[in-house]
Amino acid sequence: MTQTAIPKLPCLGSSVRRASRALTQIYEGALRPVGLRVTQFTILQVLSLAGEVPQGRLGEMLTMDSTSLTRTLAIMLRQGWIAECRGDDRRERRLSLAKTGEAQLKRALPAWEKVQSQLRRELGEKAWKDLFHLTTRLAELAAESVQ
Amino acid sequence: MTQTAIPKLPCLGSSVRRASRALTQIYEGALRPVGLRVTQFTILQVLSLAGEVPQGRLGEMLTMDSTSLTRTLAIMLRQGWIAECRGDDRRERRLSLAKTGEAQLKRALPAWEKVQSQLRRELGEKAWKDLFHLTTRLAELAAESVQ
DNA sequence: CCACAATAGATGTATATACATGTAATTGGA
DNA sequence: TCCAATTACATGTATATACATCTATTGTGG
Repeated sequence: MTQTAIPKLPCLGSSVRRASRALTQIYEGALRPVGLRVTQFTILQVLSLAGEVPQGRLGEMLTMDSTSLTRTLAIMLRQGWIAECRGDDRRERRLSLAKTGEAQLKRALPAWEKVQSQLRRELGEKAWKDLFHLTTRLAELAAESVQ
Repeated sequence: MTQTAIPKLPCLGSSVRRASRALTQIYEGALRPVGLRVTQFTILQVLSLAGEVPQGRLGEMLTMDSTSLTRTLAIMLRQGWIAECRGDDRRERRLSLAKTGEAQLKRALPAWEKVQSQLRRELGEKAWKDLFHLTTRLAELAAESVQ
């Protein structure tokens, strides 16, 4: 068992990306029985909190390229989880939670809450809060640096 | 400019994933002129620190599915950045940095260092260190929870 | 009103990434 | 020694994600 230690990479990007992969697996594992991917779950949650939102704005909220959303949204529309309508500006596509999506979100909440509380317990209150704070700062930093 | 505020999602997973997307864009932007993706850069850096490493072990180091590595490694082999050889256990594929990869890594370092120091400055020393610490904990937690 | 720049998404393309499953090599008993 | 279980990758498939580019609209100066 004397294995080469994992070298500590001095790269913040790779550290955060690694943590992201790790967390993603945890959440995916929990959501799999419900038939939801993390990304999809997040979008359902955002829409449930924000109501009707144009695609570009949704991308801003998630710090995600709006054209990347096109693909994920297509899947979710196909499932009937979300609804779309044109805005006054007819280029815009306004998304909102459909009834089915609300139900799907509700079905997923117990599994999600279980993961959340377990992580919170294992990390401790301080680390838990710090993580929210720091990741939010990172997302804001990036938003500025791209303007 | 009175836009709906971005709803604060209580999901740690989505927060970390969002930060990861944000950071990824910053690093990708910096590495693009060099012709390296973040993932590739990270692998070059790991190999330069760890020497010859079997694929599965590399996956562990990066908390990345070893079969996901197959695709990225294929690209890097094609570029001649890394070398492979069979281990005593002939199922194993041992990877190491090739001369070309070392050169490529060297070419990328200035851009990477610039991003790193700018982030470090903007975040401050404490947040910078906390982020390394917390993301490492997350990766470890996940490793345990999957065993 | 009109030509042109700017904007919101859609689409093409490439990488990132995971899981299920397949294959070859290795290992652990019987 | 031989076979069953395990292990290390490879491959098929699906989603995630970004950027370049294209199209339809909208906004603007003349």
